[in-house]
Amino acid sequence: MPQFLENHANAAPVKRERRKDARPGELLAAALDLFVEKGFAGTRVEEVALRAGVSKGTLFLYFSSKEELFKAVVREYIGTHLRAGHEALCVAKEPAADMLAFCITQWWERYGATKAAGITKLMMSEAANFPELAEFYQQEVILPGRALIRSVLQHGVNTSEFAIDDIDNAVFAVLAPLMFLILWRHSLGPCSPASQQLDPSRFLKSQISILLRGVLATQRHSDRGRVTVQTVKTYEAKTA
Amino acid sequence: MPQFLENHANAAPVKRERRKDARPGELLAAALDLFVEKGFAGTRVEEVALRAGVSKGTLFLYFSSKEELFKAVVREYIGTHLRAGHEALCVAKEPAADMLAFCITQWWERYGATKAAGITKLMMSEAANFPELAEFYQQEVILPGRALIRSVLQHGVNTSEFAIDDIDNAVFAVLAPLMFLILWRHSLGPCSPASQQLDPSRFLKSQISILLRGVLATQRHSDRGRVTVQTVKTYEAKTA
Amino acid sequence: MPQFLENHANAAPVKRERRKDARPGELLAAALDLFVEKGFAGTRVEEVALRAGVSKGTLFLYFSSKEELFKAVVREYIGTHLRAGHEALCVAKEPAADMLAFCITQWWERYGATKAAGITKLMMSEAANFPELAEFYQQEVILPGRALIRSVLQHGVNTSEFAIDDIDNAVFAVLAPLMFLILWRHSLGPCSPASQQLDPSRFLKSQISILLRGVLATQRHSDRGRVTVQTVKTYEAKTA
Amino acid sequence: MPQFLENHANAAPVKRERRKDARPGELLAAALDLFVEKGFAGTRVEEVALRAGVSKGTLFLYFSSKEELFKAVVREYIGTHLRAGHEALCVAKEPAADMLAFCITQWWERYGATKAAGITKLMMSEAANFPELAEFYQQEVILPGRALIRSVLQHGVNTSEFAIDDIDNAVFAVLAPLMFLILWRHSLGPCSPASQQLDPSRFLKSQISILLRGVLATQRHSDRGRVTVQTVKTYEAKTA
DNA sequence: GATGAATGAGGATTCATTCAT
DNA sequence: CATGAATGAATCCTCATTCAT
Repeated sequence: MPQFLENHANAAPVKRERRKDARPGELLAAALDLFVEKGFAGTRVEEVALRAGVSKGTLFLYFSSKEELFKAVVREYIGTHLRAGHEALCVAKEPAADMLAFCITQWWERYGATKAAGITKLMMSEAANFPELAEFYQQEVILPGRALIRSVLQHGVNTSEFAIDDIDNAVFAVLAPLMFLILWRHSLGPCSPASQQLDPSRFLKSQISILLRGVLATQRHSDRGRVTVQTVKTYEAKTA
Repeated sequence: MPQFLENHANAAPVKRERRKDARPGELLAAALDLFVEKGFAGTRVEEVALRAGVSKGTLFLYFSSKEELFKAVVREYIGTHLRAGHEALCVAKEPAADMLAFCITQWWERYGATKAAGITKLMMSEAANFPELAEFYQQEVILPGRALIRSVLQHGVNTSEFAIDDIDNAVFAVLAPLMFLILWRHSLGPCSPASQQLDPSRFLKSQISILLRGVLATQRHSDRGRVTVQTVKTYEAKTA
Repeated sequence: MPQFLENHANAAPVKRERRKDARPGELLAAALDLFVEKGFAGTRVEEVALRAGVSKGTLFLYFSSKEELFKAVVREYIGTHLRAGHEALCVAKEPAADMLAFCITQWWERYGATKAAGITKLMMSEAANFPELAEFYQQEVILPGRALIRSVLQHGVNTSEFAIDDIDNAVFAVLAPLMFLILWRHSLGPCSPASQQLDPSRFLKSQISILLRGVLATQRHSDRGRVTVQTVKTYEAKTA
Repeated sequence: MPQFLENHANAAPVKRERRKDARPGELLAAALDLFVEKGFAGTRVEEVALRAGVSKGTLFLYFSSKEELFKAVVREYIGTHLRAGHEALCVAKEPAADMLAFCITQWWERYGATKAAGITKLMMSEAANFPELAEFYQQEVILPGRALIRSVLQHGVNTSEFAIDDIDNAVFAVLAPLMFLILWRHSLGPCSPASQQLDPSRFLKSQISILLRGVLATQRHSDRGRVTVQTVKTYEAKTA
């Protein structure tokens, strides 16, 4: 008789050994949710434990303090982020516009739409209280992200596909809508009436559209025959 | 009778209450700083009192609880926000591109660069813990802001200056960089090395440039003779 | 009307200012009792607070942690000890036997019979858990005490009043009964039936008598005409 | 039937239970060390188990609670003490001075220098928390010990070897240095620099010397020809 | 028996709030 | 009004004890 059927005989109580391996992950997931929702100080460890289905004491078997739990959450989900990011990095190269759009949509699917995205909001809220973590986050997430986007933009500029004056700041034209979407969904979004919810795919489509029209240098035809954009010159606003 | 005259009716005791009236303002300012930096739960009322130069007990003479203090902070600085926003609203109308750029720079000067901008970060962090405040913020700030931007964009579309597919989402192409700038300056920014700081004016200039190229329908000359942008068609990204 | 009568008028609520100065002392006294009785780990801070007539939180206004409270107790009562010790040190010099007896009785009256003596038991019990304090206690109390006694013994030897082979160890012949008396009174004594209680004055008289006969070199007459002791040679026991 | 034979009656299963019977011994030894070092409350049962090489759960198979473990430790090592004490009691009788010295050195070798001596420190520290144990300790250890020493002193007095005014308190002149040595070695000693360590054999030699000079009535020659002590009269200190 | 994961009562510590001065 | 000492509910964390494996 196959082994996996034997387990079914007395299935009800999940095996302890199995549980022990799963605990940290369950606790981290619960902690992420609550930290994102209520902030570090506003979250009670017991709540985290209960949400993970264990008692207060059990949490401390795996994380020596609330602060360590917090750090572990950030590290764990930053790990997820980075892996996803690096995978996305290694794909489709041409043309730059497609690549940029691809990066954005991939980023959304692999990070923005996942639980891990809560880390972004978390860092925004708690940076001042955890400066070491904030620095860590900068080094491990922000800088690589900025570099990745910058390389795509630079690539477009090199191939004359993009016309960008200030690439360093242009990077934020890509990042800002992505951050905005995440922050919205993790803060004001859940408090908004249905009529004001953001539809992520429409939102991203719109942002990609405006963004690309904003950086493309000239009209061109994509490899699939879709007409794109032609930009002539930089606009300089008349500001006060 | 003009509204601003009504205040004169009971002007006499103003001098007497000045001292008393000044206290709440100092407390609110101190509270704003600390709430923004450390979050609601992470801020101690004693710290607020100390920063405002009064004792802990005095704070409770003016605000019946920490939560009431928090609400007062939000309402106070939302007031500032709204007044600034509405004033900006009532000016320069043509052309739409200039108006948009003007709105953005005004918004920065009158709100983004002020202490009041901390409220934005605060609401992002605390929305889940103060749903009624979040709703209030949405109603009083977000919706009017979106409506204002939308009206500018719509205006541009109406005059054929702008070509925008999805105006509702395009609004966020304006909002996102502004939010990003505020959040950066109130969270990760202070934790970053000097080399990675954002220069607000360059940042905004870059965002305005890309944004306008992204929404303008066609090349045009601004009233001051600067050449701007010509966009031909909407780009549709080749995504998975 | 004398001032102390005025206080009687509205006596019930003791003045707060007065209280604040008294608090630390009251807390230290309560803490000494309980730490001596139950040990550091076995004592609850709330118990200390209650015995001092305040609430849990008040204790932490004066001592930042249980451990700091403990250290403060030791330092406070070591201070008492040292002051008493130094005063005793500066008196009656001759003859050495009188001086030794005087030191012992003074030590008892000024230290052994006071609350401060609990520190001795405390250090015996907690030395391993507070090595820094133990070292502090050694440096500040034990070493000076040993030096003091040693100087008295040496004085007696110099004047040929005492005959002592091993002065360094002889010091403990003075210390041991004193320690014993303290430890007895703070540990087993309170658990003993009345029939087995030690009478300190008899105990000390007996110890002084045996001790002096044990160290005196030769018969002599004290200045008050009491006959004393004559010792001829050192006894060397036949041990296995 | 001699008592020691009774154990043979059910000797057969001994081998089988040896393993099982060994465990409690290892646990008791580990527990003694830790209780002595850190006190009852300061010792964690898990630490005891680890030091004994078993798991936390196993400890509770043998001792139903931490408190029972503590009592078992005291009883176990008091047993050791008593056996050693009674054996020492039954030997060498003359002269009283030799017997006293013999008792002291035997006591040191058979008890003071062994792990069991930790019990003495333990009882000093924990008497107030375990009154029933303290009473047990008094009945089983202190009283017999005092009686033993008293009988030796009385014997010396009866033979005119000793001149002692207050025999009951004189007993403590014997006990005090012994207690002192044990307490020193189990508390402050381990925290002291090498330069201040006590050398037990020198310490005891010195104490015995002073003690015997302190109680002997007159000069005499020991059976090995060593000259000893002559005391003429009781010293009465001039105290305040 | 032995294990060690899990529990939860208990104790240290914090901090919003009160109130006598 | 202003103060800051005092309070105690709330929270983090520990550790004796249990129990499924």
